[in-house]
Amino acid sequence: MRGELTAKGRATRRRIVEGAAAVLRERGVASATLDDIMARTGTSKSQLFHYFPAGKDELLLAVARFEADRVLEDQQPYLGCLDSWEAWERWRDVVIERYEAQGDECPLGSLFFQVGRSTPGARAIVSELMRRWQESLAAGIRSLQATGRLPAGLDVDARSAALLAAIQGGVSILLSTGQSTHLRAALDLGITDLRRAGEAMR
Amino acid sequence: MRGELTAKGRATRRRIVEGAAAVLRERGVASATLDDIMARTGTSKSQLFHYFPAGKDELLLAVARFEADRVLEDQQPYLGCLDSWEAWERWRDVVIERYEAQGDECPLGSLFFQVGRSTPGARAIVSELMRRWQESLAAGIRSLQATGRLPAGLDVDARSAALLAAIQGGVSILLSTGQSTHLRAALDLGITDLRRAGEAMR
DNA sequence: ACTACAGTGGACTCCACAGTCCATTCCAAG
DNA sequence: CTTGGAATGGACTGTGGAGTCCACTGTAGT
Repeated sequence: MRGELTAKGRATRRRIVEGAAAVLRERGVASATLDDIMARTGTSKSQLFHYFPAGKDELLLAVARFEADRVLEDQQPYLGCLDSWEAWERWRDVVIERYEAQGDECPLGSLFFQVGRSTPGARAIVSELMRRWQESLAAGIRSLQATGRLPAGLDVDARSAALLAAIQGGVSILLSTGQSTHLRAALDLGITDLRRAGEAMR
Repeated sequence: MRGELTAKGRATRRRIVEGAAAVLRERGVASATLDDIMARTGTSKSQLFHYFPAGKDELLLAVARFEADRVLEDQQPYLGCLDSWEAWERWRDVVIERYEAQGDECPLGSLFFQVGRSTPGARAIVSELMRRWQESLAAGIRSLQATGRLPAGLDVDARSAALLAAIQGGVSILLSTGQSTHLRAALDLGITDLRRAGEAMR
């Protein structure tokens, strides 16, 4: 079916995914219905099932993919070039700003609980996102090593894993309490400690 | 109504909450129904609505409170007496073990997405949990300061906030990917960096 | 022992919402 | 201009599951 889509079809499909994403963010996954999505995207039920034959779950998964892609895009160009301490700090500011703006909606998080974290499809999307995210952080650390700002002996994997966890935790606390202080503290100390770990090894 | 419960009534109510918690953990919040809970707890629908007049949401909230209490209990007695570096490491091991055992079920997390993170009741429960959790960590840091293992000048709030975020992030990555490496790295480096930050200030 | 109310059983209502189906329109290729 | 398949409209169905209701039972207090 995927190859048979005409230009018009592809456009409609995109409209559905983007509109659904918006609806899900506003109403929350739990209470968003196909009718909401139809209303928002100006489509009929048959269209929904035409483009997503397996129904709601397939659509939710498509939205999850869409949202996952946005996550890293929103951190660019900073995330892609963490080659100086200033770059790290600019990136940190972008992340904090982005998630403060997002407020208490977690497009991705809610999606999993609906589809089921354990669903292979859903799990693959998050795992892939986490992998790429961590890899970007690791690349940043490595470029600091390459320019001598960090010693070569640093455990890049552990450091990038911890940083990723710090972000995730900060965000999830922001989601549930509405406070961004934890995200701030986690990122600030994460970067500070990265720096200090480097100095300690010299 | 709360004060009018007889001993029998209180027992039934408890049975419902505990049984519901088990069902929710097994089936996931999204697919758990009142009928599942009735079957599991050997109760009838009228009992459910007798003890939770506002229906499913009220019951879910009660379960959330129940689960929130377990979280910190499960980390005792370690969390309550973080007065040496060995104690911190024992606590870390308990946390990792607990969440590895829990696997990919997040009793609390899923509850919010169902009830709605923004619901005042739900938010209050998590906020309170986070507050108490962080306070325990802060108390641990302070007791290290008191015995001279950490300098007095350390920013206790920021450190404890970052540690809490590290845990939350590690757990949420464990939930979505099934891997505990991030939780491990976050906790290990969190404790290591705490120690190093102390040494750097001397 | 009586009585009033907590506790319990379970049938019944009601409806929101996913998913189906067929009729109709659009459009590209020949 | 015709024809086949993609794209669309929208009425219809089926059902899972929350919440209601009333009848019955157990029991604590007087």
